Amino acid sequence: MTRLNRKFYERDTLKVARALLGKKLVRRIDGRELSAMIVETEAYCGEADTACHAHRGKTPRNVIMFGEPGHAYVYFTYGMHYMLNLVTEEEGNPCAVLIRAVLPLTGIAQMEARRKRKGTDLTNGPAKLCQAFRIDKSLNGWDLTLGKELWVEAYKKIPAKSVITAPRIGIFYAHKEHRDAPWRFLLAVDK
DNA sequence: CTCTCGATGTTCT
DNA sequence: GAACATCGAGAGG
Repeated sequence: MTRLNRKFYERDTLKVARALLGKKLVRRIDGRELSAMIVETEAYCGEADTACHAHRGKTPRNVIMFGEPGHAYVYFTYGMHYMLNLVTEEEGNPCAVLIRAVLPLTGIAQMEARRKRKGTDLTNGPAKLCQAFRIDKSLNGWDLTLGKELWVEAYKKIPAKSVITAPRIGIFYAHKEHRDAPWRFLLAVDK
């Protein structure tokens, strides 16, 4: 297992979002391991990006994004959902990559139990995967380079032609230039 | 299959 | 008060 180190995250956010496709997200709960391959991400690029939580400056909620890269930024929205982001770029530059969808690899029975669902609806959305992996506010700020509780490691190498780009989802409030920016990355899996 | 709508709590105006 | 990087149930075609 080659866990991703701090240098992997301390790069251009779009590059990190692209590079995360095909990587393995791993969660350890009470000694048991859940894992899944990352198949969809979105880049949120700092204070100049009107879709990014940090674009209006530092607040108690988004302070993690201003910190060291390689940490998890977990936040709560819509009154019932958590979202998982990975902080990128150098400290002080508030950028992150949202994990939108993953493909379950191991620990599927536990995910089904937690989601109370089976099949494709398990982890194909940002709030769904957080529920399946039991990711909540307690993991906000977690250091992903420790290799405990939650981390990301190398898994599959993805050829450039398997990567699809598209505009980001659910950010109608952002300026047009940011709304339309192709900063969403998907893996063409479709067997 | 598509579309609409309610849930629910934290943050920001 | 309003908005929110969403989800799932239910209605209709």
